[in-house]
Amino acid sequence: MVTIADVARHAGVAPSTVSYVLTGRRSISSATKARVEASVRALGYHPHAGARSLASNRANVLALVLPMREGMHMPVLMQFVVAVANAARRHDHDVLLVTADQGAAGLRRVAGSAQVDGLLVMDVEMHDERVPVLRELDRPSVLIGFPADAAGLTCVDLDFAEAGSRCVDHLADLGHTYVALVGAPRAVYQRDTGFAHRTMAGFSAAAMRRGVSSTTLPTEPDHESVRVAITGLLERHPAVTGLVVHNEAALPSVVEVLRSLGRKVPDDVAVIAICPDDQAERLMPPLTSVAVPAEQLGHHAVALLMAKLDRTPTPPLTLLPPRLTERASTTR
Amino acid sequence: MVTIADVARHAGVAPSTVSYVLTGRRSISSATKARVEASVRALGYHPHAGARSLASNRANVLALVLPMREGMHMPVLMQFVVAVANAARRHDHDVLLVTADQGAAGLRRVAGSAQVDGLLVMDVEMHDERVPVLRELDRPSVLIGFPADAAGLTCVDLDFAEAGSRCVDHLADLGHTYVALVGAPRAVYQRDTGFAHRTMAGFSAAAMRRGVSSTTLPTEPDHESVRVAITGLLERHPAVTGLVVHNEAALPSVVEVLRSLGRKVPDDVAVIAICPDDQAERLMPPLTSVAVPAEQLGHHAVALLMAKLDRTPTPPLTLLPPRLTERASTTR
DNA sequence: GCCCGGATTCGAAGCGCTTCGACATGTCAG
DNA sequence: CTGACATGTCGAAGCGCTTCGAATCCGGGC
Repeated sequence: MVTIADVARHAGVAPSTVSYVLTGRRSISSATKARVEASVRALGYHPHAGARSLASNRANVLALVLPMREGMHMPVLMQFVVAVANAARRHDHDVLLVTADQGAAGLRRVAGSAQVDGLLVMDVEMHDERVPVLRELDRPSVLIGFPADAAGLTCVDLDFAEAGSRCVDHLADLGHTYVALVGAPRAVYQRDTGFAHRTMAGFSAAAMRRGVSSTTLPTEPDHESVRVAITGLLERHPAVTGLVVHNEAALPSVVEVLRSLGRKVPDDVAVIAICPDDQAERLMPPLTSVAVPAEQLGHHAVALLMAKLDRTPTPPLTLLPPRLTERASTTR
Repeated sequence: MVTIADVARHAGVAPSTVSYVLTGRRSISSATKARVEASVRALGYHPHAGARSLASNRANVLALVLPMREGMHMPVLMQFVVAVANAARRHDHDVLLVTADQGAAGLRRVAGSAQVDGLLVMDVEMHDERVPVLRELDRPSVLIGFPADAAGLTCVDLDFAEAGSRCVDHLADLGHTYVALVGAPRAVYQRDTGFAHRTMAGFSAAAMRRGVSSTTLPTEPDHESVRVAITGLLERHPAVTGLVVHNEAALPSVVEVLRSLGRKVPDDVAVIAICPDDQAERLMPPLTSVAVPAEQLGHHAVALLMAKLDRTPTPPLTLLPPRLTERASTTR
């Protein structure tokens, strides 16, 4: 193994000088710097991560706590994971995976062992057992989603309330007077997940504000459940002409069921989805949608965490503004 | 921070004794062991990962190299990632994410800096630039998928050739005489990805063997492309009565297009999918399928890597046998 | 009563890096 | 010409852990 001493010898300088060239924590003359850098390349030197973390008290690794629960939509999640990994690399950090089923103990372990400098926690629930743990941990953290009590924490999320609200506004602007929210699976609401709850709240509030009638229903993702749910919905609320779908997995089935019931999109029923753009574009007809900006969220979360590591003050709560893209499933 | 010296003092023993209790590398009397363990709990001690890795030359971290390419199916990938993370934890290891776009340099970096003890590489292509790098690295690795030249490497994968073949056999057993493979997006074949290639080879070979006519076509996942592809397929090959679909993303559209063309499944056209079970079950009708055992693959890959870390001999090539589950989309 | 061997435990030497204070230079104002 | 002050570099200490050889203790056989 090539060590910093080997590089120092090769370049004819002291080990500490090599360290300063690599970390940039002291100014080094450009001549020396060039010589050291050449030696680093010549020897194929990689600093030993463990030694570095021991001496500097920084691991240059972030923990990413993965959710793994019913009703989560994998493509969005994966997009987010990759975005986080890439963003972290841009800040010279790596990402360590922690699965949610390790619970609070997992957080304590990776933080306590100094394996990570900070934590990114996904899919935070309103009342999440991990939240108090994060507060007492000596490492900074950023939550994606936010709990009921977010005091002292840094949280990022899409503004789901605004997303729900924008969907209703768009439909109301088009003249619809009765709209329905086709939501996430029941389990998601039962565990009191913030994002689903907030979409619903935004949806309902906007309906009130705009004076349009509204109804909401949870939806399981399998085709048969969707068929039953949508059929039932249209029977019980025959005047519904606008659907807001916040359930990526059920989306293809919703469109398909409408077609099989003879309801033309957008002529008989308008549909807006809250889902990634590529999925909305892929369906027939392409759906008007509010994008879930997984990539942007990932970048933002990492940026906030890096700021906290630098002890830069950060806003406690960041809500990304939703972006609505009109496509063929709603028309003027 | 609580150190091993603190624990030693608290328990009234030497630091080395604490270390031996924790690592189990020397026998310690049960009385002492109990005392040390109590102190560990009392103080909430977590060994410093960096110090440990520096002293022992083991990081207890595995690298997982994520693919991120066109045509990959996220749910399967995510399932795999989680399976790997869980399996690694069961062996007392963590998982560090490396995105594929870091290429060979990323592998060199995490291995060279002793950040990881071994590497798991997903989505290996037939001629993959990372393969020679893995060979020269001083850390063991396990590939998921396998390259053209797998000499000196350890690879695991589903036996996709056998999967393709089983599908044809199943259809042939049901009396079908003309079958089609609806494959992955063109890009997947263009970059010469092993698994897609091998499914196709198994499919075609079985068709020859069973004396049934066959055809194959790549498929983009968007609805419109699927419509065009399937419509064209059935026009050009009107005698086709059996479809094997190896494209998770296109699957819902395939079923839907068949319906819209008035071809009843399974009466007019039988369909077998190569996809995760839960997806096959979710569609209408539930599809006969060959499962992609992401979880099993993940576990197996980790087990092999751990074996290599222990210097236990491992088989160079493991092919998991495909499992075909009959559902409503094919009938006797 | 003493020596021996096995079972435990201890002490100290690093692992490779960062960082702090000190030491050379060189520069510039008085 | 000298003192004050940057600027660039060095040496050594020490981060918290593992591991090796050595020390200690104990019981049993002689």
